Amino acid sequence: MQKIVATIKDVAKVAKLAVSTVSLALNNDPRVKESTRRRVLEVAQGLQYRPNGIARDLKARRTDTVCILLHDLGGPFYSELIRGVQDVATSNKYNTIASGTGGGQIGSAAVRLLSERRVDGAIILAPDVDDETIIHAAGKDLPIVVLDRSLLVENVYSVLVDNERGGYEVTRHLLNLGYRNIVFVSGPSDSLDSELRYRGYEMAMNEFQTQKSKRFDYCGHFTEEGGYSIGRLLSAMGTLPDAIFSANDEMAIGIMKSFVEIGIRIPEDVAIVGFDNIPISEYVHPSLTTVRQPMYDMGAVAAQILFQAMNGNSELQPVLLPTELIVRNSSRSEIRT
Amino acid sequence: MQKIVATIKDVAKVAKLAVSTVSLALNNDPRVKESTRRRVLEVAQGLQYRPNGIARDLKARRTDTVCILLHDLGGPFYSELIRGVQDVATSNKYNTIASGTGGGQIGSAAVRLLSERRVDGAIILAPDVDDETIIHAAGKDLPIVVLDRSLLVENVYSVLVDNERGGYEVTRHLLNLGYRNIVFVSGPSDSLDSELRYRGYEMAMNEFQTQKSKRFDYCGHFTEEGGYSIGRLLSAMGTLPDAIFSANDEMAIGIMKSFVEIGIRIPEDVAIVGFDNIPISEYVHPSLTTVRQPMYDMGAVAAQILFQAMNGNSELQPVLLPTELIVRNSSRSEIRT
DNA sequence: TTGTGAAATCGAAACGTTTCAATAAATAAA
DNA sequence: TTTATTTATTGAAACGTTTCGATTTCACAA
Repeated sequence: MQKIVATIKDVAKVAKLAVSTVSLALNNDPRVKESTRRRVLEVAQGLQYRPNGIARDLKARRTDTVCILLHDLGGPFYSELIRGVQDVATSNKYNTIASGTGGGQIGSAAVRLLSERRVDGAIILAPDVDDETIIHAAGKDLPIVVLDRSLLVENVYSVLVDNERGGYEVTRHLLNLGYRNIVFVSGPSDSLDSELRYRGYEMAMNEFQTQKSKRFDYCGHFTEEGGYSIGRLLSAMGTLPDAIFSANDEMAIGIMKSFVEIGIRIPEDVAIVGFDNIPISEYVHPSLTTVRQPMYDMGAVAAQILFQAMNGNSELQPVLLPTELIVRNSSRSEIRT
Repeated sequence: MQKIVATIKDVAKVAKLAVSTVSLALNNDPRVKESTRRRVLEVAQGLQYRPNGIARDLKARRTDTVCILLHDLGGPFYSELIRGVQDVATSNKYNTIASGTGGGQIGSAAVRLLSERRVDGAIILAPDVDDETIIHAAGKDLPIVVLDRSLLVENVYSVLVDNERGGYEVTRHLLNLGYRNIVFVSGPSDSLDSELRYRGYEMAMNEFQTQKSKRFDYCGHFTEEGGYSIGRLLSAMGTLPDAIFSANDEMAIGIMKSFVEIGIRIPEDVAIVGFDNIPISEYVHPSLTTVRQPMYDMGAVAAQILFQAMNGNSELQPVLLPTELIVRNSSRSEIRT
């Protein structure tokens, strides 16, 4: 009742061998005689011996594990990101564990993984983990790749999506179709993503020398509810714009919902475009024109960089990944002359 | 260059104290003098000391961590499940890490976490992890809760969703609306979920003493593509049923897609209902009548049970959670007389 | 027999903590 | 002052592995 699980010592005792011999045998070291190895294996089996990975990691001073920290595990489009990381990690014989940072008090899980060196490397896409924490945790023995955030510190590397270009292209798309009065709906005011998408929008608007609308200054929190409210507000004001560029899909969908309710037609009365290409965007009615972010690539590239860094290459430039415009039915398909 | 990171020994050396004193000081043990503690803290700060969690875990012989194993992290509706687990774990001062089992060779990540006692408990919803592995890993010091699978072994507990009742209710819903010729579209033939949903369907059909259709015996793999093929097949055969009960939403959506393409109207020509209530189901056109599984509750209950088990309570019965019928527009809203 | 080199096994140290029993220092009581 | 008591600090052991240098065993040639 005392000892719940057999250790290597127990195996050694039963097999009447030294602990070290058992260890060698279990690790298939050619130095142990074949007959001995068989005996060890038998005894281990009989005792239901399982190596203790924690002890192994302590001795080895590494964990062969990387982690990916996300604000909300299982958010709408992290699936591909995780897959990207996992594929690369697996092919490097590393394990991947994921942890959400949003749940409870910040830090708990994240801090344990990062600063208590329970992993050999980390990839972070979680706006709620502050720079401070990341800088603090990063080190030669624990490189960190941050996604969608610029952080120029040693042992921290970044992978970015070209939000500005994405914003530019989708706005340009609207302008090419003949829309002129285009409103931008922003996310939270502290969101860099939202800011960059706005810059792209501004750039395109300036190019067409159309008077750019004043920035719609509502903190939509990037949520569907936020979008819904904005939609109500816009339609209540009486004068609808030609088109709306929402800084993310969720808000765009909220806006669409509010318009549908009061009979405003999309895209006949007003066009709506979003950003992110979340799975639902294909299924809403009408389907949403939006900008795809290469989530899988982002994960894969981040992991690649991480492994290069773990192998001592510290001369790594930030990577900027391209976006892709996805044209669907919430913007009209012909040019209005 | 040799030592990359400061250990407690380094702190002790610099502070001219014994290692044990430093340890006590860092853990706020009241036995150390306040002034000493302050000095230790200062030195630790200066040396950028971070405790090594692995060493701590080894000594403590527990990790204060539970894991949740999913086939596909970030699948469409695991978000809530993870949240449920995480909330309960956090309130028990435990950390949660998640790992996908689908990625590469089975075992790698999962085996490391489970059998190398890197976690104190586990929750598993991953059909690709076989019973063998789970039985092997479970133990007094590592209870496991399995979701959506029955496994009557010591130290393994199960939480199930009442798939049969869900299947019964949705079929009953169709029957009440006047549909009689109802086809069931199944998932993979080895899926227990699919089987149970079928049983519910059968039960309702028998109750109405209508001749039940022969089971549609296509392995839809629970995928949208599978559903699409089945839809093509059904319409090609010329004689459409009144209604289709698809064992999951993804297949239902695939079927809908194929029908829309050739002008079959839903629900006028044929009704379609699904199962799972994935986020998209609300947004497809028409919106999909389906059965909600209480994912958050499932996660929370599983975690509750896990913690009870970790605290020595081993008399835990399997839990069966109720489903909820969600009526939308893919089935008609009035009774046909 | 003895010696030799290779093959097999072993003991001890190390990884970085925590913890317990023991000692040392400081304070109170005699 | 001396003794008893409390308060602070310490050294060593332990957690379960791996690894390295040392030692033993063995087969075979001299």
